[in-house]
Amino acid sequence: MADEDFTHRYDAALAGEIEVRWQREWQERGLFRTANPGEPGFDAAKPKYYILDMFPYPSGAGLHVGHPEGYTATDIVARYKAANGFNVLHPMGWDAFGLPAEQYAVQTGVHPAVTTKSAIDSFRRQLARLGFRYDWSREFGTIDPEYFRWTQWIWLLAYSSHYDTEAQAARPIAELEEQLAKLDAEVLVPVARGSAGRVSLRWSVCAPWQRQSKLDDHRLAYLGEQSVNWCPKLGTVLANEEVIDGLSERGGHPVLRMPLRQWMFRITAYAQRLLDDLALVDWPDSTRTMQTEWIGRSAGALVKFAVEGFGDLSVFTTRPDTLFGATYMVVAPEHPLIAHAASGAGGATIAEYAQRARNRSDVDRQAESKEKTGVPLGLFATNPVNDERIPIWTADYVLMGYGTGAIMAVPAHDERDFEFAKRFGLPIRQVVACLDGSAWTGEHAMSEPGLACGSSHGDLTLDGLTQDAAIARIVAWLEQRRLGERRVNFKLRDWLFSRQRYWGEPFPVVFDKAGMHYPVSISALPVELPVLADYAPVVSDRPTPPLGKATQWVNTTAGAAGVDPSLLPPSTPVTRETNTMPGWAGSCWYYLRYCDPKNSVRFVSKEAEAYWMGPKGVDLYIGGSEHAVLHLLYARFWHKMLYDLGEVSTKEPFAKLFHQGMITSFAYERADGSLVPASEVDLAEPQCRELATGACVTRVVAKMSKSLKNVVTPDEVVAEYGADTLRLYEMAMGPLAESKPWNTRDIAGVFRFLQRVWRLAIDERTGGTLLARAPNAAVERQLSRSIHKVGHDIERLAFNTAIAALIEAVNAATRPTQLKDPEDGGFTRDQMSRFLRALAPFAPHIAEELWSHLGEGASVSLAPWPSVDPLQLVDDTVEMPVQIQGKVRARVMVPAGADRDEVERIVLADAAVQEHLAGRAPTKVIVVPARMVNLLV
RNA sequence: GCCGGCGUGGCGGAACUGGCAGACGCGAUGGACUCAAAAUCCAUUGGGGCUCACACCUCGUGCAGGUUCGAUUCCUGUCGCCGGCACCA
Repeated sequence: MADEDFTHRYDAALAGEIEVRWQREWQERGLFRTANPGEPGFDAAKPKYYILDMFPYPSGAGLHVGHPEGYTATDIVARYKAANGFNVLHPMGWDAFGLPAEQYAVQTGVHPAVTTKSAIDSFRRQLARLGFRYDWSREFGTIDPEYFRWTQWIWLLAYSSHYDTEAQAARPIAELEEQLAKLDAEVLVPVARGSAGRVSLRWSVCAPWQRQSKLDDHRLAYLGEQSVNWCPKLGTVLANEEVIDGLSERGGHPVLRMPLRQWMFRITAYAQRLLDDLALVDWPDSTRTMQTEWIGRSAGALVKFAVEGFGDLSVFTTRPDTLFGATYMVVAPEHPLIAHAASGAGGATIAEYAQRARNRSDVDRQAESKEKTGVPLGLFATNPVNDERIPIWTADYVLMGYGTGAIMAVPAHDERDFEFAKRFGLPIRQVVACLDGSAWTGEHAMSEPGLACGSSHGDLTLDGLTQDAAIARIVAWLEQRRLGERRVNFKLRDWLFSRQRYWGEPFPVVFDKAGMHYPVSISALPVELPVLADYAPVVSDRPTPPLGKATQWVNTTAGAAGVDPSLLPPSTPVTRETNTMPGWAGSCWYYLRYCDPKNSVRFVSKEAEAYWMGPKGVDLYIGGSEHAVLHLLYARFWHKMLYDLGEVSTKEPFAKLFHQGMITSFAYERADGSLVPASEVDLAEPQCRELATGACVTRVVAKMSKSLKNVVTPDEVVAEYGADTLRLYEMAMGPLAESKPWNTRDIAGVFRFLQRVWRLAIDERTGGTLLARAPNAAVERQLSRSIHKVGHDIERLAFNTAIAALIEAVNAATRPTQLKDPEDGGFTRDQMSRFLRALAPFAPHIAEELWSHLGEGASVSLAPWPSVDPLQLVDDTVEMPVQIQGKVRARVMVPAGADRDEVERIVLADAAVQEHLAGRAPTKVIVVPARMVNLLV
């Protein structure tokens, strides 16, 4: 209830009125419109700063308070940088294609185009209400045809490129084709359509489909037959990164593996560069480590073992130095050797085992991982170093997707092989001796580095060599005899880019009757989604894209689809690709489009790209760590392709990355561990009680979720306190990077702070401006120090301590109630002006309102950052604690610039010091200037 | 199991590069104002001891050690929580 005397108090209603008014004003005046080079209003003299939030996916549920945390942080930095004379690019838009929108649409029966649009509208409305200084004129969504036209264009670029391993860069595939034709090169191509068998032919005698097959082996976006992750529940296949522990990342549904022909990205070609260039970026170590581990580089050797009646069986090993210890081999259940073995004696058992292992989902395979399983193939291989005959087994602990899908087993020096050998009674032979000379116990595999032993045959010996030396010698020996070679292997696999879904970007590609694929020409882009009344996933045990239902759209002609007539006569009947791109597609390059969002002739103009992205990419990128691998790896990959092809100027897209922590919430737990909704708990100190029963409940920290009824939305907080308070509270909670619990009770603290700010400038009874006549020295000192600290803290993204500094300034200036003449206290006009400029990045609306009360004109958002008099930051004298034997016993005042001798003299003259010394002379005096003194006796 | 991060008052958190632990806020307690309450303003607020009181003493940054004149900070071990990876040969 507002007190009648205080009609001009800063309360929720007034805050709301001020905020909405200024938001409209900013928008109408186009205050945050950012000019590109060459446009009117562009100031080339200023440095640039590109600050970016991770692309939000607007869900139907709207924002919760976790969303604005990162956005507030970037907004503060953006406002601060603008005040410091930077051209700031700070855009916002929508990642709007993808599975959740489609699932929601299927549930509700409303078309995803409609639900997505309304979700975007509510996100935009909610964000706008928080007063972020986005340049809304640059807004776009991934579903806009003018945007996904260029997503398709980039895909075509990858489709039309190959990776030149010599140049270590992407090049147009036309160059490769030309070269093959010119040299009339021998190429390895399929014997027949769809056949795994290969034949070596000259380019000139290859059939067109054989040529295409050869080129497909090199395209960066290619159609490949792969074992894919098929999720029947989601009705689509998923990328490796989207599968966690054999379950879909989204929804946690079971995933099966099955071979399928799908569009892939040859991201593996970039593995080494994706790894190396992590050194170029300023990213959290944890994220760099995650990417490093995901890429999973390991150096070793490829070794060929001859198999009787089959040919060579290649294995990858990181320990070629243990080759003499190989006592058996194992191939994955999916390995081609299985078919060969299954046709022989005992084939039924083998086929059965392989079939079972293959059909089991990854979850099952892991659940049984404690006990090793496997069957012998009845085949034998020859160890190339000692001609020993060793058995070949199949076991599901060997994965088809890594290396060659086969291993040499060295049970003495590999824990997995050791377990397997123990289980099946296979021989274990030590070929590495412990460095300290102790004997190997034989209880566990000995995988630590040591000296080779028992590794001699003929003229080859590794005995006595260290691991590195032994590896060097054995690899040289193998290479000389063409039995093996040095090899680097990566865990990273090619990126599966097809989804059997409706709500995604269509691929700009068509197929003729024979199954040859043809690109849609660039001039015919975008390929738009057909309007489909029934876009529900097709229930099937095979991946079946819903776009297949749009028969009219699917069955067309080359001319209608926009295929270049030189590739295919326009009347040729063709079918369109019915898979769509995954949700990641649009977020792989959105940061580039923001530089030049309205460009209709290029995806981004060279000039705008060079200006905003130079010299090292986006200057500050803030978003959640859940994207540490997926989005951030994919975007880096696209960026590198574009870089190779001369389309962008930087090697990396994001120079500096920062992850905000999660905002959690309190939940209340009964003694039996069940949870009570927050609304049904009495929060009295010190013991919280359940309202209904009065029983004691314990407060625990949990994620915000509907089931715990502890979700807080920005709308509620804005209604109760205003947007400035919400912004301030989110930043005051703690360090941006940490996860922190939302505590409704604490919000009052920052709200009261804003009320005090308001009271400093405004007479709550009259609404008139109220300022100090003359500056107070102590207030000025505190203000200067606060402003200095705020600037410094914003630079290091320490917003919580910056806010504490602002509060200290206000506390210093606050007028006691007893003060007779209000003009005796508070800030002067000049002090208030400086204070408001420092407050504005955090609480822009109240700052703007008070700014206009001061009659400062224009907008506080256009005002420069306040300067600080360096003299205000230093003291004439400093207090130094004096320790005696490491314990503080006295404090002395010394002149700020005092040298050690002078400090020592002052300290020894101090009465308290003398008393504690009790006549003893210090044996040592440690003086840390302006910090402390320690006397040892 | 492996890798990474974090453990500080009743609560959220602060502490630059090894230099006075607890900034700032919440909560709590007392006071001023008020008929009263709210709001506001002022003061106190880590534990223990001692004192009329100021002062002073002592313990204290998950736990146990170590390095150092001095450790929340560095090192070793250990416990707990969070995140990532998980048969990658």
